[in-house]
Amino acid sequence: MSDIIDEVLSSVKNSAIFKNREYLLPDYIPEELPHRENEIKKLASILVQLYRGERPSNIFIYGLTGTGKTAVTKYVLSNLQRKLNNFEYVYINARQTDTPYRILADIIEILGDKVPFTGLSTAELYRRMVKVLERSERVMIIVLDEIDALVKKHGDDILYKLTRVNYDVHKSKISIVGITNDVKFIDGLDPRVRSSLGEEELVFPPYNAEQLEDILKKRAVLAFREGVVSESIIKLCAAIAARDHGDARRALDLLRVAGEITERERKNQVGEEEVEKARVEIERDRVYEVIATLPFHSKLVLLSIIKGLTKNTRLTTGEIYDLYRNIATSMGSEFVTQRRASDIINELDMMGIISARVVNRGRYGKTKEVVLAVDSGIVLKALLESDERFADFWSG
Amino acid sequence: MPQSETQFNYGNLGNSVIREALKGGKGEVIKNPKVFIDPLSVFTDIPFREDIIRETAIAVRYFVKNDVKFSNLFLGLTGTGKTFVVKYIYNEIEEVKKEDPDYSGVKQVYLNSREVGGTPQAVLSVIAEKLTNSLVPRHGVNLGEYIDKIKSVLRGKKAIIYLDEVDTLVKRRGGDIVLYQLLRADADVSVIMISNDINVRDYMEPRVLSSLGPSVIFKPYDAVQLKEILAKYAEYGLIDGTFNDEILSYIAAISAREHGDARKAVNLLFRSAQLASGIGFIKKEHVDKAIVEYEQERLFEAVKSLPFHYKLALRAIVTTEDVVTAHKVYSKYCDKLKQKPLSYRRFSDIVSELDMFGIVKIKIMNRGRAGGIRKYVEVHDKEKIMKALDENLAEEMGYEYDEGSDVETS
DNA sequence: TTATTTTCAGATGAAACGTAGGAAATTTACACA
DNA sequence: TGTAAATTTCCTACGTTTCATCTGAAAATAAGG
Repeated sequence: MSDIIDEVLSSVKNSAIFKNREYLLPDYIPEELPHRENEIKKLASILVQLYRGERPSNIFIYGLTGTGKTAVTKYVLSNLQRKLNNFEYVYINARQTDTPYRILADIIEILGDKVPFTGLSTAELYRRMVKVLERSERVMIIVLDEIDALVKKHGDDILYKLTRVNYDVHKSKISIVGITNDVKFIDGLDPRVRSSLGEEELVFPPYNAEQLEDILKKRAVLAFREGVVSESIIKLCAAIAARDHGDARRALDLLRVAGEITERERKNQVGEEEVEKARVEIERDRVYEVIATLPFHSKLVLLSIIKGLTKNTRLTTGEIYDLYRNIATSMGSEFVTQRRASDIINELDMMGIISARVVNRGRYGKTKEVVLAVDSGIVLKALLESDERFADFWSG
Repeated sequence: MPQSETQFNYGNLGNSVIREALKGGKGEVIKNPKVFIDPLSVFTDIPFREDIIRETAIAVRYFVKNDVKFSNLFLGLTGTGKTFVVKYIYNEIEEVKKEDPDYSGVKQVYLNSREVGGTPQAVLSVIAEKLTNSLVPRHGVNLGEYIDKIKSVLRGKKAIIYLDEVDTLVKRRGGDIVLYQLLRADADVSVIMISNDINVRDYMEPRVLSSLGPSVIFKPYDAVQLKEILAKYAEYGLIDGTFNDEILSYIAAISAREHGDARKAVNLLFRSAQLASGIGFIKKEHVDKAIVEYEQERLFEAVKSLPFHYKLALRAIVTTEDVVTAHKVYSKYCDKLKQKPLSYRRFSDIVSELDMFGIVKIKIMNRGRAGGIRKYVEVHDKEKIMKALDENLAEEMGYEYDEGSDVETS
């Protein structure tokens, strides 16, 4: 019965393609981090203050996705801790642990104290943290990954408080390592926080094609059975990913999915077509996911665009809005103003689903020209499957 | 397990038919109602779920005989057989206890998180209580003490815990941590969790996730599978010749359209059979009527099981459009009944809950500069809800709240 | 022809909106010593 | 004294709508040769 989908088991079950698929999954941290030697060295040289039991500077790490920020940070810290063993550190991913309360709770827990998850306020939790910290008499490194997500959701006053901890605590010190892939993040910060957080800055450059190739090669040996992936295939994946901001995660994804496709097709060697299929599949998944989680009216606007594009090659804001209104009304739904619809179009453009260009057509006014940026098939599929209301509308 | 109330409804059949029904004479359709009321006592296998049962059985064996702890998460919409499978396994293990001494010391605990309240406190205390067979305080103690208690009871013993509807627990503050502690507890305890929400894992912290065993997705049954299931129930529970293929297909098709809910399908068959009682065979009309009845009773039951203030709130909502005025009306009811009204904040949450229950539908609209955001409530079956409400609100206290009392609308 | 003025259609900005919903504080309902 | 959960109190930021101001080159018009 194929209705048993067991993700974990699938890696155990013997496969003609994979030896161990896990080595290609994004949360696997390898023993070695090739081509990040410089970054490791830099980070370590800042943190080496710990050796003397002193507080290292706060560090701000910036780098695009898949440049090894997280892996390097974890790597350096865990190695350092093994060797020095005179400090503590917490790794907190602010996208998953996304409230000030839980961040503080995590910190306290690492320091070896239990916290109730109800009843207390963040202020109270902060007080407790200070107390525990005072007692521990150690240096504490707090790693805040995807720190931009936290600030976007809750503002920067938690960061402010954290940077201020050292004034409240005397027997212990803390340092903060902030990680982000958002360039603009630092500008939107309170100047006090900015200067404090950015005592040291570290920029992770993207990998180039050769580096990616090397990384892939190392992983492929672990993950695939012998003879399944050729050198040229790895080169291809690396090249594709290198074009795409040098994102190592993407490269690994590509390789993994290509392998999965090969397995599905019951072939025994990954070929170029599988890689191509993988690229398409990954892109499709991304688009599908983005669309499926869109708010209702954004979906409606998108649907209008699809509908409009069956007749014209490009659409203007006005045309889209008219269609949108018609569809909304015929579905018995309210509709937003053109002002808002215009913003929605911009949002869709930013997400890369459509491409909207502002044009002046002189006598014929100023408008946006909109075309689809991805295959309309997936868009429609995502729309119809994510909301029953559309299915009824489209068929009826 | 369809523990449906046996509510025989004979429609407008004549007296003689009823007599015959009582005597079980001719025209009878149901051979063995137990099949529908307590199917586990009758069936020895579960169609389309054999694989997972076998795999779980193997995991249990390793657990009992080789000390390999395991945990599973069963995911699937309602009526996909998750609870059924779990209860089946539970029963089987109880049986095996009689034959295999290795199993005799294995304790089993089944509990439904939602039914006990869904809070970490409630879940842990009930587990502890069932494990120790003694009274355990429900309030006031540190949650860690429950874990400790569970651990100490299990010293030298093994236990399998079945947690139904864990999603209600996980979505609460600290719910996932409780699971984590349970899974990681230094005790021989294996856990099988069931969730109706396929995305529960998104509510869990990564460390909880990593200590969680494999997940199994129970796909909704398709029409063909449903039909086979129905055929089985019919074979065991109904008298030969009282049903035909067409009827089963009909029910299967309807249920398949609605998320492949087997529980509903079986219930529809049972209802139809009851309706056909005395007639001698099930007709399409019976099924159609059963559907209406089913929906109605579901709504009725839902309303009936609501806490008092929820009912009052619902009563207020039915007469209004938006939540703000609904709360005014509600407060007025409370005054008349000399009850302390709940705050608007809480009221608003109650409305949201009623929406989750599927009793009402909320719509949040933004009138922007001309009126900000506003929460509206739509009620589909006003009359039916009103009826259900009035019946059992009246029971709960001599009520008199008048209609259309002066509530300012400006 | 060239210089100008319209004129279209929507872009882009900014204010006003009023409660939905988040977070802190308080209350409830117990337990334990 | 303690704890977890339920409810109340407090408050603002949210996703819009409304109102108002810009934009910028085509086309229409006027002026100049």
